[in-house]
Parts: sequence; structure tokens; C-alpha cells
Amino acid sequence: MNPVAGSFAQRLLDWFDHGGRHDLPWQHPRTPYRVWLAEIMLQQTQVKTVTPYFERFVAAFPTLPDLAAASLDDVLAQWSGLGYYARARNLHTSARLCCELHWGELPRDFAALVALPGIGRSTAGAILAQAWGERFPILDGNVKRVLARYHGISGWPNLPAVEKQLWMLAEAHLPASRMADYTQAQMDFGATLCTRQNPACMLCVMNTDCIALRDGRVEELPTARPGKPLPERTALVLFAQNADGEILLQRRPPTGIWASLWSLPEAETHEQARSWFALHLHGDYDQAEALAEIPHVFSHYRLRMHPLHWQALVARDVVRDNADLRWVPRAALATLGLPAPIRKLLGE
DNA sequence: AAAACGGGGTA
DNA sequence: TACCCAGTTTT
Repeated sequence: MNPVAGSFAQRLLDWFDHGGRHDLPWQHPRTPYRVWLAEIMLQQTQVKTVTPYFERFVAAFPTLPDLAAASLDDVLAQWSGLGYYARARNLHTSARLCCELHWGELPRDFAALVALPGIGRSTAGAILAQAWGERFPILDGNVKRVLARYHGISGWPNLPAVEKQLWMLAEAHLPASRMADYTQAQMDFGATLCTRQNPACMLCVMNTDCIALRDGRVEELPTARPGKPLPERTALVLFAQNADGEILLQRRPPTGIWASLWSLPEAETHEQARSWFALHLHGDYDQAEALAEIPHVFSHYRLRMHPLHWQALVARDVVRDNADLRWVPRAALATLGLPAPIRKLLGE
């Protein structure tokens, strides 16, 4: 067998030419800024979800300096609903750093990229390979799954020892050229063919070499994350409206869950909620209408939100002077970064 | 209700 | 290196 034509990378590239995705919005045009933005959005999110966000985001901020010049609020508004909002904050910070340190461009240098917040080894490699054709490996969840199966590697891929081995294999498979295509090919292959469930092994271009397939272990590789029960928390959310139907929103603190997003004021107990109400609003706390519980699952705990609703309330003076607390008309909700379940509750 | 997708930051 | 942090969609 021809050792080049038969190599892992060559087969993947041959497959990519007909089976890969060639019409993703960040491929046309494939600029460093657009590749970077796409890679950040794709970090924890699938292509199908990302695509409309990407198109809206580049329309709002067409260039890196545009993004740097925007307010964090405007950036979070574009990101609202995508989740993992630290990505948006890091993106914004990184854009400003690029303007200070790199003449308004993304650096074409691995160490300089990794020095930017939100860019780790895999994302830096993906950017360099796709934007410039440079020879760096990536190791996202798709690649981890493909390599774990192809090489028959057991153990949860995020275990340091397993991950180290996977990085070495990813590096060893790099082709001599076509790095942009190869990088996209790996992601497409994992996302569409070597999927977690029901992979298309019959159609797979590697199916003569895949160790997991040979050993009948495709379904059990990669090894699942060790399970652990999620802790549960509850919260009261205060949904206050004034006589004009405007909603009282509060900016969340800059760290923690939903950092810097706008949301409904939150309290742990009725006692806390009652005193917050008394401090900020006129009216009767006990007139609240209890709305249906909103269950929400984060990756590390489960949150059960209990909304309390009041209409035609009047705010105390403190609200007027508070930059992080304001009445928002329904029509303005689209311009703010809101957590997805809160946006849904408010009827958007 | 559970599973899937899934990388970065920091001590 | 070990451990911590972090949302939404799909099944």
C-alpha cells in the first residue's frame, strides 16, 4: 500500500473533498478574525447553533477593531443565548489587547495567541492552521473521539495522561500540506461520520485500520466521563413590572454564573427577597403571583428558579440612580444580553 | 430527566 | 498536573 495515500491524514483529506463541509460562513472569506470568532463560538457549541450567531455577530462587528471599539453590553447582547459567556468577555478583552499589542490584528504566532484570554492550545492551533495554513494540531472533542477509536485508546479523554497521549497522536498524524482543509476535515469527520452514537463505520474511510472497530469497541470509546450527581440549588427571581409594562432588570456581577448579563433580581429566600423588594420598590410583596418553576441545568449544578411576578409597581428613588438596575421596555430586551431561560420567561 | 457537546484558567 | 469553572440543545 502506498504509505502516503494510505495515511490517516491523506484518507481524511480525500474524504473531506466530497464529504466535508465547504460552505460554512467562516470559510468565505476565511480571514483570521472570522476564523478566530468561529473557533471561539464553536468551543462548546455545535455548528448548527453557531451559524446564525456567527452571521449576526460579524454583521454587528465586521472587523477586529470594530469589536474592540464596542461596549461589553453590545457584545453580550449579540452572544445572548449562546452560553458560556466568559467566551464573549474574553473575546472582547482579546480584541482590545490585539489593538494595543498587535496593531489591531490577530497575531500569527502560537505563543502570542495562547497569551490572549480564551485561546488555549487547541484553539490557537485551529486558528493558525485555518487562517494561515500553519502546521499545528488541534484536539477538540471530535478529534479526541476519532483518535480514541482509531487507536483504541481507553480512559476518559480529559484525563491528563490520556489527553497527553492524544496530543502526541494528533501531532504525529499532521500532513505536510493542506492544513486548513485537514483541520476542518477532522472536525467534520467527527461531527458527521464518527459521531458519538451510531457512527457510520460502514462508510468510514478508516474502517480497515480502526482499532475500536476491529475490536468491537466503537460504542464504548471514547470512555465516558466519570459520572457524578449534580448538586441542586433553588432561587427566587423577582419579575417586577411598572404601569407601562417595563421590566426591572439588574446587571449580574462580573464573575460567576451569567457574569455581566442582565437578568431578573435573584434571592435565595423569601426573607431576602422581601427585604430587597422593600428597599427598591413600593407596593406589597405578598401580592406576588407565583409563576411556574423554571428548571435549568448547568454543567455543574441544577438550578430551580421560582419567579414571582408583580404588575404596576413603582420603584423607589434608589433605582433611578443605579446604573446596574433599570426599567426596560419589552422592545429593548433584544438589545441586552439575557440568560436564555430568563429571555424565555419574559416572553421573547 | 439525562445525555451530548466541550475548552480554558488557575493554584 | 490537578482541580475548578462554565449553558444550551437534543434525545
